[in-house]
Amino acid sequence: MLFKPFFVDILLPIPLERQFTYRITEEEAHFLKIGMRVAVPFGKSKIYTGVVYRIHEDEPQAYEAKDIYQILDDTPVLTQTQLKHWEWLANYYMCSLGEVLRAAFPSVFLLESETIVLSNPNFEEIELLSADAYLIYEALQRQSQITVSQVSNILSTKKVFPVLKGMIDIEAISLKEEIYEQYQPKMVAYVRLTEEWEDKEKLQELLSVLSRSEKQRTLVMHYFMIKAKDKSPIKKKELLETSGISASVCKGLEKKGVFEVYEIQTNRVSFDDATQVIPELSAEQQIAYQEIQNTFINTDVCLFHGVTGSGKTEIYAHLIQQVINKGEQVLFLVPEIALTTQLIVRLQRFFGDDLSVYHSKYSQNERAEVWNHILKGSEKAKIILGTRSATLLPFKKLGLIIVDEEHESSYKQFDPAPRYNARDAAIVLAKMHQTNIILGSATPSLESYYNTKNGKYGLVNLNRRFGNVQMPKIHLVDIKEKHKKKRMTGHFSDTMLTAIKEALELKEQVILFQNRRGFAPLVECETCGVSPQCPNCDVSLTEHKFKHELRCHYCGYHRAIPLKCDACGSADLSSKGFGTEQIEQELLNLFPEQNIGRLDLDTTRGKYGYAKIIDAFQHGEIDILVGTQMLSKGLDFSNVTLVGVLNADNMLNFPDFRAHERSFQMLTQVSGRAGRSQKQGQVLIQTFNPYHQILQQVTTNSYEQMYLEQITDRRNFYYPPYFRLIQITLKHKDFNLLNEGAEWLGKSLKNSFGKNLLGPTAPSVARVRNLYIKQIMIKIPPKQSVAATKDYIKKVRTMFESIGRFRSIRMNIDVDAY
DNA sequence: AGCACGCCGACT
DNA sequence: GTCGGCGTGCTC
Repeated sequence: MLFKPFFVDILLPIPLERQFTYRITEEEAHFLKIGMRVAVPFGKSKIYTGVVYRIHEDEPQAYEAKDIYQILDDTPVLTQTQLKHWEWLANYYMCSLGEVLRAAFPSVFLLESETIVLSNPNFEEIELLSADAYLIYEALQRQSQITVSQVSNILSTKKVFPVLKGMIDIEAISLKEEIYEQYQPKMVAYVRLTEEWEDKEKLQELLSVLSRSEKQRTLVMHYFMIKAKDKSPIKKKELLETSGISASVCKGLEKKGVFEVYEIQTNRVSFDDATQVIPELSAEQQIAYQEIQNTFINTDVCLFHGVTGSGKTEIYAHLIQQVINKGEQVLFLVPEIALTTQLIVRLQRFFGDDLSVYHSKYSQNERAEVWNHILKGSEKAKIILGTRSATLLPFKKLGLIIVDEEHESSYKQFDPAPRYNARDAAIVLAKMHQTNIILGSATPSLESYYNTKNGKYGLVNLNRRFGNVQMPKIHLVDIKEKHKKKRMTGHFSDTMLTAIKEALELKEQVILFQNRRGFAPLVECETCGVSPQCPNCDVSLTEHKFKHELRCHYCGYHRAIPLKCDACGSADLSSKGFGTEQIEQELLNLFPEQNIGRLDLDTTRGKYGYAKIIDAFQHGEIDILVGTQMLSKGLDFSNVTLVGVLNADNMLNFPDFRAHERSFQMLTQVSGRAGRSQKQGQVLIQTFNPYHQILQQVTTNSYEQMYLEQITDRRNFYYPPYFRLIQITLKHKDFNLLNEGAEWLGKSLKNSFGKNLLGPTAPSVARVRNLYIKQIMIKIPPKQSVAATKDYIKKVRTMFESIGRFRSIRMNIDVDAY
């Protein structure tokens, strides 16, 4: 009888388009299901973790399939819908499924293999060994096996393979691949009395048994004390800590058969129960709540345009409650977790343990735990609050998706692939789960608002702040005028200073916004005009005065501030422009009595840096907080009555087709931080150009007008949402080769796209980390097939990659680039 | 992506 | 003369 061969296609977490086929037995074929993890040998010696993608009987013709190494799961760790969603993602964003897998999987799901060197005990021909080989041989006499990395330590070189190969040839050693399951459930040790002594009646007898050891007696007494107060199991750690008795005493009691220690798997991530009921909705909120539900009758997507402070969160909470009551899951997407701590705390109070948080700052084990809870549809995973990668989780039955601050550009992944927009991926995910999705924002993206105009999405407006708090009054301060009239103190106009003083006198807090970190973006020699450049990137170095250094914001390079010009030796160096650090410095001089805080990338390094500053501000330990755009997001401070923007112009003049939209969003969001309580807040925006239409629209809170103007520009200049954009970026350290490659690629694509192809051009920062950059932009007109366009680009990419000398040029394709 | 093989410069 | 640089080709 002939064996019928079975095969399995394995999806590996590598950026290759195709799957790899392995041979399996018939039993394995019956056992395996799509979505289970399998360890497979791949390449010369490594073992990789992959996912079962297809089980079949088609024997590959061109090669001999290898056997799989090991099955790692009893049940799939992925759902079918999830896999379908990943396929859409890979296809739409032009990357491989393996790259999606790598982005989605907590890395502990991916086993690692390590090559182990074993000694051959029968080997005796020591004289055959070279000096290096002898060192290894000797090490193996002491321990029976060592890892390859240990070998490289012993030999203090990375090139160990030739030596090992020689030793294998003379049979001195053998090699073995060892794999590790990285995910370890967290176990907690508990203590209880053994059955023998469980009975309370026996306590006296027990104490007499222990009469010889006072410590043991104390510990047992302590055990009973805790037990009397609280019936729940007693943690070993807790017992020892509260009694102050050492672990060896507990060990002794274990040996005597009095105590027994047992372990329970616990959750690393755990919140307490809900502590607060969701507040009743105000009349306005109630209307919005009802309207959202009504839009879902006709469309799955609802854009919820609610001004800052309108109480969107409570409305979300009511909607969430409804869905989890039905036993369905909720996905709540937020742009960046660090900036959303206040939101998490609020939702936690409403939902307690029903809420799980998922984001990149969580440890890998924590992420794996959340993953498994969602997969099992367990109690702990009713509501998932997370950043963009949460879109890729194994949801069982989604009942609602909420995308908060949907306009945020951080929903778009930049690097590495998959370069997806989580907002858009979530819309597709909602469709696949046949469920509803809410896009919430005080300043919706033009794309989303456009979709409400053409009927694709529903729209719900909420124009009033909660509790009738008024919208802040926004004033523009013409600093060109102020400069002329000599009314400026440093970067502060007299209007701004007066307002700050008034707020401080009333014991109110002030937020100052400057969208640039550091002290000064440029240091220039007054004699020859030369300014210090980054050696690795084509940018000037930013001055950071506190650290007394010049720093590159692209690659992190830094050096001491020079005393004289590198080029001409003149000591006449001056700082041009200003950043948050300089504002902070000026404030310290202007308000020596006040506490000044600074919130930007430099002060929030580390896991809790951000929370520390926010907490201090909230508790009134900081009077004036200076910061970058980090300030604009989701923060709610009731005592802030003044928000100042030091310079609105550099944002507006940014060379990007979204610059105006972004400026409007940022200024509106920052303004929203003012006056969250009964007193009306005030916003001052300093600018050289107070007649700029965007600034006018910000002051009058005219989103609609801004939209109409901007959308006209987009139509006239062929930008999204009318045209789609695909950006191709090429990078290489050799400028000439890069140019040649970019020209070749440009020409090949131009044949098909003509005037809809822009470039190749060098971006404003043309070199980063010693790599030169060239970009090509492809615009896709509304009537042109997106799929066909992508196919064509893929074809050209394949041709490009087949040209030998271009192969070292890195190519990124960014669909719907931001 | 890794990883190994293979061909050219700065060192014992 | 070697060590080690990274170009190039492959992975079921």
